[in-house]
Amino acid sequence: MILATYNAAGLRARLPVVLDWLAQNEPDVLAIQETKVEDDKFPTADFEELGYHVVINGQKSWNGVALLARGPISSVRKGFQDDLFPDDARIIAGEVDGMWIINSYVPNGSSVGSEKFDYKMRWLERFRRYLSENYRTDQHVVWMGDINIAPTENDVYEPKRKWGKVGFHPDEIARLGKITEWGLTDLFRLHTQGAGHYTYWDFVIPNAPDRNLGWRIDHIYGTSAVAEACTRCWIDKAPRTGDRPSDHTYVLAELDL
DNA sequence: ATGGTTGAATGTCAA
Repeated sequence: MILATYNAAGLRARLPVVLDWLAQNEPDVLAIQETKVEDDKFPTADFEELGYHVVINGQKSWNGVALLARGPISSVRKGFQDDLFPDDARIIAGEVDGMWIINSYVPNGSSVGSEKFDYKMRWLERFRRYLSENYRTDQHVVWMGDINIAPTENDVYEPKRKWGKVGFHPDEIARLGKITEWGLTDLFRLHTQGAGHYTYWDFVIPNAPDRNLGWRIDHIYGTSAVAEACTRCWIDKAPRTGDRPSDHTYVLAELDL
């Protein structure tokens, strides 16, 4: 089974290249973030024609997540289902082939000290509680998506300069640590160590992909049974240097399940 | 010092 995650940065603008990539790579599951489209405008039929089941949690202009799978998707859950928490379209979860898949678009945080940064901190704390309220570590649970946090100095270019900025700040990393301590393993780091393996390159930095000025902020996590079954986890950088790129690219994981 | 690009909008915000 192949899992993949991709921040599309606007799915309608990205649709041709996403459909091409899907047809070429045929993952069993694809988690998409930043679809930036309302549910009634989502291009569901295009994905169904490629043989995917589609569930979506969208909103106008911003955020928006989708889960695609070759098998049926059941027990679909959108967001925190929490009246007290601001409800951006950032989470869609469902069961596929006995695996519990959580696709999330973690808030960007804008800049340290801003209201949006505080929202990111509270969102991460709420997500930790969401995990233990809805899942068990003895299940096959996958959490993947745009995490918007570089967990270590190996996960961002010029880490000394970036330390303490949004995306590589101790308060973010501590909260991500609380989440993974629940029982999740970063599948990419099971197989690959060292710096320079990035999933996102800023549009505004000239030739950022060629210069590899990027961040590893798109992650696939799994509970112990998933981690034990993970035979490969890799980044497909080609879409970032091809036509009409998103600023992110795909992360994939192969599970022997 | 606060540039530069892109998407969803059609102002300007968010990233």
